[in-house]
Amino acid sequence: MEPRIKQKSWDPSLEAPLLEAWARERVFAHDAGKPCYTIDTPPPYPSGRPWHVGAAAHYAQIDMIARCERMAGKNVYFALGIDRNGLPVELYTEKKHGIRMAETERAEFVRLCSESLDDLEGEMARTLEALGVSADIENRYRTDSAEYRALTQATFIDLWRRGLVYLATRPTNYDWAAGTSVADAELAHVEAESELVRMDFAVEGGGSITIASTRPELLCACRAIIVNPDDARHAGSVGRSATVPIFGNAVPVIAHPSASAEFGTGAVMVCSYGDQNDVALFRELGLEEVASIGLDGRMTRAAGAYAGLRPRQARARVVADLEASGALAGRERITHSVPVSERTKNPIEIVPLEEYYLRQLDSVEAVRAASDGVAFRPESHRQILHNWLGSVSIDWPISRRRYYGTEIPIWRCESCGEAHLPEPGGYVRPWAEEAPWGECKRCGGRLAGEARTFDTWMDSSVSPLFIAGYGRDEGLFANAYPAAVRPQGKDIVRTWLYYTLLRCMQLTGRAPWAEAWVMGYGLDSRGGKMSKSRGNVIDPLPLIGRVGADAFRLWSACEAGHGQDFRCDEERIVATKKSLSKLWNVARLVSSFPDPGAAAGGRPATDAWILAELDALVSACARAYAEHDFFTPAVSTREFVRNVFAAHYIEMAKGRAYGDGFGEAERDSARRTLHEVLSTVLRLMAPVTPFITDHLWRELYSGTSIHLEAMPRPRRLPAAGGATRAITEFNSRVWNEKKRRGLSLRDPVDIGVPDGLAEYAPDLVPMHGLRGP
RNA sequence: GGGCCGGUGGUCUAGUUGGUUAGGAUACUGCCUCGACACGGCAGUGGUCGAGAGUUCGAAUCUCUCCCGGCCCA
Repeated sequence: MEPRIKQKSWDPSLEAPLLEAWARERVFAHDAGKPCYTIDTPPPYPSGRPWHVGAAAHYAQIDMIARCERMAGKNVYFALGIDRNGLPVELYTEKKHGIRMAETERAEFVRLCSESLDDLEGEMARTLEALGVSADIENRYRTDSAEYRALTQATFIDLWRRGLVYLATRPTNYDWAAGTSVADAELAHVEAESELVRMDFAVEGGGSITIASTRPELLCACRAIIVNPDDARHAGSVGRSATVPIFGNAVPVIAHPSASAEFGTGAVMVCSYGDQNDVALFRELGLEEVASIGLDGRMTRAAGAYAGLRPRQARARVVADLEASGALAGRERITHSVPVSERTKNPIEIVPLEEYYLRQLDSVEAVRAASDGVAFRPESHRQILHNWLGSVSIDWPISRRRYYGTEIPIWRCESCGEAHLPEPGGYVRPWAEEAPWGECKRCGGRLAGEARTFDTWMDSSVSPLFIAGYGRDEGLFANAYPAAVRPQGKDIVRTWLYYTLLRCMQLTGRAPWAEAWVMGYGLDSRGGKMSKSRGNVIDPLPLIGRVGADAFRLWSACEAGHGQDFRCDEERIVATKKSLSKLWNVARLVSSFPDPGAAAGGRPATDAWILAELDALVSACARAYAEHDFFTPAVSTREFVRNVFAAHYIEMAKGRAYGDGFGEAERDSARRTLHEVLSTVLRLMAPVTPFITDHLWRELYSGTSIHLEAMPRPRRLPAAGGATRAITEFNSRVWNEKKRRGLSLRDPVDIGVPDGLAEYAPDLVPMHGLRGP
């Protein structure tokens, strides 16, 4: 009996021919003319190499969704795009060419960014291909294409006409190093060391009040002092005015609950703008705003003698001057949390700035209601969205003073300020193009193109609309929207998930998907965050080359439950190859027996037992796949194959499959059962390990791909009950006994079959050489 | 300060409508060609299930308090 499979182990180099076969046979094609199971795949951002292993794992699992839904009979539309707008590539390009965006001609800068993206995107596409991601990678969309940007602009024009967009000057989070405003959703907080400075303000009618602040350079913008109403220390000063040191102007001392009696001296100076609380207080108390820091990141004329200095330099000078004037009351080092831009890590200043805003406050309840109709997997991650919805406090500033993004499609009259927007449908670049109307429709003045671009979330938040042909193809839209599932990482729930819900609700009145599938973070082997700056990033492409995509995918599925953060440990990824070898060699053994098809006559107890166990496995996998949980099928199938099927069933049934001392019917039942179990296991694992399963499937069972098969359905056989435990324990007992007596496993032994296992005796006796006690 | 998630043998992880010796992977140790597999087989070392208290005949599982880690919000 020669196995049909010759090689002794799974060889990852067998993956490449399968990729070609899948493409040649169009195994993953879908019919856009029928209702689709649409996957709103996150468009990865090519921000620099190497790409993140966690991200590779993420896409591997998204592919499992696509594959298991195809096996469930769905017409899977697995879209894939590349996110190419925004700050990261601009920063990458500046560094790569040693240039500054602001000092480079815009068209040239845009060209260099586009070029960088092409290089980075190519590598990312190769990684996705190597992973076996069954999306149409070849025809991927790009968010910086004319077609995509035309959609972003068209949706903006629509919202503008409906009055959902407005221009306003407001205190705005400003990243002066990158030269752009930043939405609250993109703020991060870091612990930083700073100096808490105590300053004496002379109080009207005598005495003084001491203020503690980490931002003494904002003294020039101080318009009030607040103290806690219950703070007895300062009660006498409330209602009087105090004199700002150095600048000499008088400001009121006001009782306000937002002043904490515990922090510093209990008295806080209110300046435009030290933090969000200052913003709220200026509004609440009706204070007159002073722009103390300019867009160039330097102190403005309002800072008097300190004008032109960086805030940090001004701070040192102010402290020195306070000391000279005797107003300095103390200094101490403290650690506190400061806001930074999540993308650039630059510190954020709050400055008054005119920006375009998209109304979101009015939509929060609609978004919340819509999200109730979306299934979250895992359900617990719904909370991340709810927390965010509860803290949305201002409208969304959507304009950015950067170059590489979708242009805001507006021309403004230089005389009267009237905004002119084109008809939706085309892609316009107002900074480079003349206005289509020549002159202002209202006053005949000259029109100037808007130079700003959109926040990139304005682009990515319409991905479910773009892939469904919104505004371009009504037939496709009817079949592909809303999408079935939005897979994404939990780190971008407050941005991508939230903004997509918001935009799609505003534009279509419907939630964009039925399910939000939220995955955890990929961390390093010790549970820390993986980042280039920490030097703990694992490059997925060479790793996949070494261990193969299937080992990588199986590792990803087995490493952690869905939604949990997972650790990326190279040693553990490599070790997963063993499980593939096991499956390979089981298949190799099974391949040495012909499949007799339906077996005649009764079925020996051993075969009935393993088929009952198999059916339980099929049920467990079916339940898990229905929820897009890959952990359960991967782990339980691996466990079944190795510790039940190979270790016990195969050992028990092997002799019978060879026909030694058994009749033909019994022999064929063993052979049939071996093939039944193997072919079922292959299909169960096909979404997780698509390469090895398809290779074996084609080798043993079919001329066509396993990925065209249906997932096995439970047959609802009676459960095996305690049989598995009794069988495995008895086998272990015999093996132990032989070892204790120094016998070979082939030697006969004087042990009898226990009463409870009598029905398995025909297999157990020859297997162990049992002779009875 | 508030919220969410997690804390199970060296490492990773399963297990919560409370109930027989806490399952598996990996690592480690010993032995072993048993008609597929040394990327193997068998056996084994290793766990106060974060801490404490409570409910209960019985708690990894429920309650409370606290500690630690990660993330988010203020």
